[in-house]
Amino acid sequence: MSQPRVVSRSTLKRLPLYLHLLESLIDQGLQTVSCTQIAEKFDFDPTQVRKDLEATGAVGVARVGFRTVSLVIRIKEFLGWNNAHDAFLVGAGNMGKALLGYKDFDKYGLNIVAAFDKDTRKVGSRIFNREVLLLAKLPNLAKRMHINIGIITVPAEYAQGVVDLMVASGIKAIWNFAPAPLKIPEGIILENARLTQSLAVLTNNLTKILGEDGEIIEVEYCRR
Amino acid sequence: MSQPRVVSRSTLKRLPLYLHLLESLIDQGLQTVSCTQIAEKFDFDPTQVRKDLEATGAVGVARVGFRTVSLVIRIKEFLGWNNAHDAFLVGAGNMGKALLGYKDFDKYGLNIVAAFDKDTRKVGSRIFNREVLLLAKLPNLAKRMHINIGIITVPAEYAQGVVDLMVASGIKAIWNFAPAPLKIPEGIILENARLTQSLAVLTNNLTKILGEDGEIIEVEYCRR
DNA sequence: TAGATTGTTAATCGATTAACAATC
DNA sequence: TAGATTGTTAATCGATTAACAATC
Repeated sequence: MSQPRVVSRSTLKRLPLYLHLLESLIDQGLQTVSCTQIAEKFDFDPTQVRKDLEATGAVGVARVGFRTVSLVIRIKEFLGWNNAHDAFLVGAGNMGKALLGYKDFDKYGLNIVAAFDKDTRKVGSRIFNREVLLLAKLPNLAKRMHINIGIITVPAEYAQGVVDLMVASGIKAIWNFAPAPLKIPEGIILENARLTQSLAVLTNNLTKILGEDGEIIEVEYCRR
Repeated sequence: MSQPRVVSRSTLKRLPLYLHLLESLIDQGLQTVSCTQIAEKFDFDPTQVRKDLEATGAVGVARVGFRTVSLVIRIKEFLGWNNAHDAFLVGAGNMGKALLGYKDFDKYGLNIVAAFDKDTRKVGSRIFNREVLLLAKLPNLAKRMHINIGIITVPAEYAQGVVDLMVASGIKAIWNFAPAPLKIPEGIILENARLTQSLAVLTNNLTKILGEDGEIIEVEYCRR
């Protein structure tokens, strides 16, 4: 495996977009693609696409572009999506269920192998073919199965406790869906999937085009 | 209402964090807070917090700080969270259910009033006390109820069709959870809540600290 | 060869951070 | 008054964009 380079968060977030596009291009039978073509699809600057691809270590051919198939492989390897990481999910509520039911995570390097909850009424049931286990059993299982990824879908007030338990259980990367600021020790990776942030951008932009009474006062604004 | 200023996406995404903190400070009975105190909680630069608050139009008092209660009101107003926008959700699958079941959206300026699906088996049922209606009924209802926000939780291949339907129905802002690149006309606001982007950052960071065999090779890295 | 595209270096732009005056 | 904090202007940093040489 080639040495992973340090890459900006912005670049990392664009790579999945390219990946989706490339996979549909492959389905269409296209063998090569240029940065310009990719850029057009997303309204990005072609140089930005080139830099992003360069960051993954992908190499193109002048006048031809990048081979779609090897580019997909390269990006997946760079993102750690080539072989799936096993993960534990804590919090078998609505969001937990939604994630457990999401079929495509294996494509994205994620394999949720079990769910945990402290509610004994939920324990023992199965959600989308994954067992719901008592939260207290997480530490032993995580260590024995060498689980590196933990997903948090509990209410905000319990999130820090779950983080501490996960860290003590050897989990190295935490994907947090709870709207709570979490403290983690050095060396642990925390990624917040905060819906409220995305919603804030949406509603703020909406208020800009709405008048006080909810009527449209201006429709110049366009977000892409 | 004061004139909303143009503000960076980064600032907009930090505001909900401040809001959560402020609400817990208010619960604790604190009447004022300084930018430095807020910054410490999130490990941000105090000047950044000050600029963020300034962008909302909030005014502080030298040597004292900002009044917690009025700051919350100011931020909410700026984000458009002071009175909730009615929204329609399309796609009564797992993610749709999870969003319908999320109790706190009214705090975040969002009120999902109905769900739509093209699957007639789902139509007529109720999910978290909201009716599931036939997708074909969306245009008329959206116009009649002056719905401005649409939420998309359908599979990727149907997302563009739903966007087009929403736009034709007078919906101005779209919150998209489908992993598909969507085309929208000028003047329509599109906000993508893409889980895969967040996941990409997580797994890439994880591969950096994992060796090829999945063993930890380095634990220097820390993301906050 | 000609020209499209890659790869790379330089310029621009915007966000973050630093410095400092004004204020209560 | 003294000093912490706001508000504002300047400097820095990093990402994006532009320019251009190398390549097939």
